[in-house]
Amino acid sequence: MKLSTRGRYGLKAMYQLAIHYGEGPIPLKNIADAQNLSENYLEQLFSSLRKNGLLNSVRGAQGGYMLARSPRDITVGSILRTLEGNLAPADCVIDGEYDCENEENCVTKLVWMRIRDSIDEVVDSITLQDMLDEYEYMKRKNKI
Amino acid sequence: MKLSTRGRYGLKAMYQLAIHYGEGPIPLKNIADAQNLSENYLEQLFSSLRKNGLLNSVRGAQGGYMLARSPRDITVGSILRTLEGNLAPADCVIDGEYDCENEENCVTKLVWMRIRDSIDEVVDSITLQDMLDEYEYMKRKNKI
DNA sequence: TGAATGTTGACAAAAATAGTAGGGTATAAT
DNA sequence: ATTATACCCTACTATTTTTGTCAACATTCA
Repeated sequence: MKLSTRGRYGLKAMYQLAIHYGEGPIPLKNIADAQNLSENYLEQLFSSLRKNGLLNSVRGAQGGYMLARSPRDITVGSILRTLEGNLAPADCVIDGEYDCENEENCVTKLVWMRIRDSIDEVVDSITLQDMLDEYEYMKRKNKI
Repeated sequence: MKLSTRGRYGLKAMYQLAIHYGEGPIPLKNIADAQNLSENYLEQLFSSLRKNGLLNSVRGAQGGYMLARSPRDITVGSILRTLEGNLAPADCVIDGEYDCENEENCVTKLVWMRIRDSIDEVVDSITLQDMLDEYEYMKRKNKI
């Protein structure tokens, strides 16, 4: 039930981009260095995020990546699903993914559905802006 | 974020035992056959569950496994954690498991904590008895 | 032009998962 | 006592997933 590094690195990277939202394109290298990640690996993650419409890219010198829209309009759920696939704990509760015979009478399926729904509710309710706000709040609390 | 077969098979098997709770020991073979699983593999899962106090076993002819206590007192969470380990989405939110520097200022950690808590709340609130009840409910609903 | 950057697809090492295999031990029925 | 039944334990292995690496290419800016 762990997230893979794709989701974990990816969310951190997107958060970094949120910090610099509005400052124009940020080179991949900056993000990779800040988090001590392989540039090549992060590139794969960003490629997925771009294809899913969460990032924009600018090629060439002074190019880089930036959020495709406001941090307020990007949820943690959209990021994690892009990188990890559906967050359901079992394939049988992903719509159209898989059909088990005996579906009618499967009680464990109800359990997986409830887990799935609770995860979805959490991740879809948190935006990058919320994370920025939480950081400000933590900073103030720790300083005092 | 998928559960492995350990958790999925294991919960189904425990549910089977819950159905037959009070009928004395049920042979592993019965459960394995009913779910079309390898006897040897299921044995590994049952071994973990027994060591964690969720199952009792009776050796010898007419022996088998049975729930260590009432279905009402066995949660889905205790089963899944036994078989899958902690259900947290990242190691940094498992108590005493892992320390990242920068913990103070890590905002993504807050996200992982909220996911963890919501999963825990769901799985710890469902017992095997709840599953039995849900099945009865489904059966009535589908028949009418 | 040349240096900085993103784009793409193929490849590969490492780790985790999902079992298999088989011998050993305890118990109960006969 | 013997035998069948069934749990117990350890080691092994094939497969899949994860976690990257690498190389060649395209685009832009100075």
